[in-house]
Amino acid sequence: MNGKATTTRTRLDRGRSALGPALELVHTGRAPTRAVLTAELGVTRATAGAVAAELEALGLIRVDSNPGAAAGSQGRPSHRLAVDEKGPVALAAQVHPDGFRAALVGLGGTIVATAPGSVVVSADPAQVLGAVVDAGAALLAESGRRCVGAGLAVPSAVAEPEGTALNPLHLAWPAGAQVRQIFAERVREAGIEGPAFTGNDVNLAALAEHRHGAGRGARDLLCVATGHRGVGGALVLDGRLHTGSAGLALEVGHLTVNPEGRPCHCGGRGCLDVETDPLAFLTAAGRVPGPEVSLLQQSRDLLRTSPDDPGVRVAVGELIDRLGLGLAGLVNILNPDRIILGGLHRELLDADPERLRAVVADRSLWGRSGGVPILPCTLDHNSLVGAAELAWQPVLDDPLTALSRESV
Amino acid sequence: MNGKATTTRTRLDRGRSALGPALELVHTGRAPTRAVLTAELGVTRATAGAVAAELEALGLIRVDSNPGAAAGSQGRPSHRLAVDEKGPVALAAQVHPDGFRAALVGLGGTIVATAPGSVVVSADPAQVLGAVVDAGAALLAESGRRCVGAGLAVPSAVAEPEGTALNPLHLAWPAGAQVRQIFAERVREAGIEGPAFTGNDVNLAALAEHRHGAGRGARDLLCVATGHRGVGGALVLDGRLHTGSAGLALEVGHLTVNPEGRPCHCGGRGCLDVETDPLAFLTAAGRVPGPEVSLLQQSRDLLRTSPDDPGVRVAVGELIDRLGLGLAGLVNILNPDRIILGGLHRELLDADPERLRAVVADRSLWGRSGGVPILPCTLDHNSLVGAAELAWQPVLDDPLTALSRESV
DNA sequence: TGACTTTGTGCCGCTACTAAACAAAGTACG
DNA sequence: CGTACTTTGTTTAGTAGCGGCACAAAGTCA
Repeated sequence: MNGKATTTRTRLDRGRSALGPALELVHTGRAPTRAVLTAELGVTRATAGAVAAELEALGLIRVDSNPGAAAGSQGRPSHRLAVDEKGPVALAAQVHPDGFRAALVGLGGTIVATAPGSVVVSADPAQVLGAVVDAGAALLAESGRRCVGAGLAVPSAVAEPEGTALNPLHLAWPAGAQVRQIFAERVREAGIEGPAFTGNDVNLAALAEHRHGAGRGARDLLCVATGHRGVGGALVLDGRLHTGSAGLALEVGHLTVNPEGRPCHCGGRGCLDVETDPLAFLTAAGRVPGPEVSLLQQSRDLLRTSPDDPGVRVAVGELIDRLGLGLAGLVNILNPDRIILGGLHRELLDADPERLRAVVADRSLWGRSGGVPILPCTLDHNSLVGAAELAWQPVLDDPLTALSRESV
Repeated sequence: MNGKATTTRTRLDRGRSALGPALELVHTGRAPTRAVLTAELGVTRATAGAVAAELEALGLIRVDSNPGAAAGSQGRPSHRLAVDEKGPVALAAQVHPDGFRAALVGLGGTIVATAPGSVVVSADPAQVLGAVVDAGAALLAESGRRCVGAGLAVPSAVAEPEGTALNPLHLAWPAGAQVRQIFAERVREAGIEGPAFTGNDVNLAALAEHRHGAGRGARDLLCVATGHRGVGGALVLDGRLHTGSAGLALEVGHLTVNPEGRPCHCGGRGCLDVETDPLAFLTAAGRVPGPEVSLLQQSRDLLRTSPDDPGVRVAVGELIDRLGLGLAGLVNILNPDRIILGGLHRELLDADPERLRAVVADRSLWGRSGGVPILPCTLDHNSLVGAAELAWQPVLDDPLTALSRESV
């Protein structure tokens, strides 16, 4: 029943057009059974069955004829759809100031294997990415699974279409490094099949949260996060990352949130960047940051150990007000239907969710915008999973050609 | 060859799927001949021919077998594709503080007939919209052409999905008026066929400019304009208006552009709204606005009559700097590949384009963003044409069902 | 145990396309 | 002036995807 994909096939003939959407439904967990797959795709049962069979033949999903527990509903129990645990994986990688991490991520966004990287301090991206890719290649060899491609998350804006890292924060890399090209070269040299992609870590975190985390079901998802220094933003529209025309959208760090604030290198003063990042928090709390662990970790520790310290409380309130002002500005411009916070911003939200929501509601127009849900990130290693999403995307778009192109 | 559209047709069977894209290509002027239609659609000549024939049978376009001037190229001259001048039209309407305007807009965004409205001062939207629709109905009757639907542009944010006007600027309407519903009722009562739509005027202007004006070909188009009071923004992504989850996106008026600026009703100070609108311009130029004509007209007159007046020059420079700061903020967030300015902002751009571009380049990150083209609006009555686009949209999406549904 | 409900599957036909061969309508050039 | 060439339109045949339908399968409910 399979093996008929060798017929004449031309540019616009994308084969079975429902194949991609169907795989995406399974991938995002929205099609647990063939019955709901039928409903979600809006096709007949016959078509849905054929599509599922084809995806199974491709080794991507499994159709479980044994329903197990029938959930108590009437009628014939539906066959369950699940990701094939022996199916292909994507190689995901992430570099950050404390080191790197490589992982294999299967369909559905599950991390299959991971290799926490030791610190590689080098001003040469090629060297660092070489180590990252080697770790990933080792994981791949160990698992013996097929690879659909590789994705890399970097803590820097990535300019399109060149794929250069414009501000590799605290990586000691030169600004403008050709990370995408370097990563792709290393991937190819390591003999890893499939295309290689590179993206900003906050962007990729947002993508991952949208598909597998707190952002599921949102149409316009705004994600704001601060890691060690600076603030990053991301926007997912209709399930696709909005990176703007040059990949530089959602550079939200320089919204003015405090007219009397400290000066910023951008030329303004009181920018979100310098007013709500971990350094701002520590100084507002009257602490002198030490050099041993990351500023984010120090902030977290401080919040956890002495949440009732007067200085900490003041700092939390101050940063929440500033962050709220920034989020309100973004709400006025983007009008998202959900906001997700990561890093220190997530901690601030946890510390006093009511206050943050109140500020956003107060300063965004049309009171009803105050109803925007603001949620914390829920996924572990969301940037990593998001990097894998990049690699999976071609398969999700068109499983047939993506998988057949690779075997060539 | 026609009349076969009465066969069984179900939810997902959208008939000839290339029909909509083909019509859109003709509509936006990107398919002057059948040959380029073939290329743009990425189909065979046979298919393109059939699609064109079907659109002609629907009375939407004309296939000109007489090529006229063959443009000097080699090979057989291609048949020209043109909008059918006897084809259906959309009823477009616009209300503004100085009155209203109704028009018939054909495919391609050409205004076929127009009725400049006398001033209707009324706090009752139903009364005003009744007069607008009546004027439109008269135009329709006079033209004798079929109507695909109606669109209305209002100078107010329109909340989705209810379609209420949240801040009907200077219309004396109550905030929260159900404009969409009221307009739809009046349209139905007037016996006008087709669905009725309502949108914000700046949003619709952006849509029109994107399809027929200065925004043609842009993928991420940002439009900023100020009419009489306040500033409006709009974003067109991939050819579709981005209105956000509640229709309130691009409320750009409250970006901070002057930390020491005048207070704004939003709670902040130095907002784009109060710093770059006509009132701000007139006061910065040391003029006392009179009540006779609109503030925008007074500003234009002042710019035209005494551009070298010292006060005017200072005011122009000041407002350009403020506007540039606001645009830079938007560039950092949205990263558009083109910016279009309307109303007074357009006049400011014309007055000193270099200065505005320099400010935007200086204050948006990654110098290359300074390369964002900033252009003036080019379309007359772009909000009106945009309103018509709303009405045309169902036809562009699926000509077959949209036109057949109407005749029922 | 039988009626009912829901899900999966085989078969038929429709339709929107591609492919390929041919026809048409012009230019380029001897 | 006529022939070769180039590009465009048209006809015909063939194919793939999917809807519609009838039937089978697998459970629940009385």
